[in-house]
Amino acid sequence: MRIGELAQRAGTSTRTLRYYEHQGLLHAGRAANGYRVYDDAELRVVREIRALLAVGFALDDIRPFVDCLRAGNESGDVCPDSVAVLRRKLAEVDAAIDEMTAVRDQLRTQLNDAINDRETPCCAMTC
Amino acid sequence: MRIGELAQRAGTSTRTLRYYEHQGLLHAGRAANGYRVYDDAELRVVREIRALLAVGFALDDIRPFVDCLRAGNESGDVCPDSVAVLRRKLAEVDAAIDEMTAVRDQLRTQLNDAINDRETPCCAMTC
DNA sequence: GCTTGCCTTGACGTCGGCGGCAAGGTTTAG
DNA sequence: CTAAACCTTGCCGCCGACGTCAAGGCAAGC
Repeated sequence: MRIGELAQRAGTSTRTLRYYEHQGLLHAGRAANGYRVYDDAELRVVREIRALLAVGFALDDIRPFVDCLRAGNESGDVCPDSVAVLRRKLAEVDAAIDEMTAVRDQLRTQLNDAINDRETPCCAMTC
Repeated sequence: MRIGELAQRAGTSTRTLRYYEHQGLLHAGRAANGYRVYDDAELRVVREIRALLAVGFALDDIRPFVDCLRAGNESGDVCPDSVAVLRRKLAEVDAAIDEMTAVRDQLRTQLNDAINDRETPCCAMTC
């Protein structure tokens, strides 16, 4: 499998795959003419990367998952390093949700106050 | 008031103030020697900007609030454009919270599955 | 041979809110 | 006179996951 086919099957671009390789996440052999050659296992790797990216992981955080897959596990999640990253990310997301919730409450207050403050002088002048 | 003093009173840097001016948010007069000169009202403007940035607004979104303050209002929130931005931002934050919550739930599931899957073969082999 | 479509490396652009440095001019205190 | 502490403009760096050329080499069909 060459890079174009892998990109298509993974639903991404060739540029992205070269980038992953540059980051050390994706492995490629080389044909005689210099073309990258991938075996089928790399498709799973790319899908793992894409799935974790979609959830909000950085490429650095994804490395343990890829290593875990390469070690022969069915899932990239089962290795200790992966679990550690999962835990850390979960804590981060929890914290982020708390922050966003506080922001949301403040925005609501601010919006209500703005509307009230606006109606008061408006009505005092027009009514 | 010159830029250093304004920066100090607003709790930020001179670099930041020049940036805000470059973005058209902050207004400065000029002394004979070319130094920027600010009147006291600009301090409120800077604080408004900082407060909104802290809540997650982009500088572009903050412009209406600053204009509103400059129009003589006590709060930058009361003008229609500001209210519109507040509403939009509130919707964005709500959506972001929903997304993050979904991510959190997936992470929890993934983490649980990982731990269960790991214990099974581990125990099968060692126990 | 010629076109078309694949592939290669390399390097710059993106977005936002600044930080930091260079290379000066100004003012004030000692 | 000089050091120190202000100020000026201008430009590069940063982070992250790529997009987007540029300039070329290889393969396959007509």
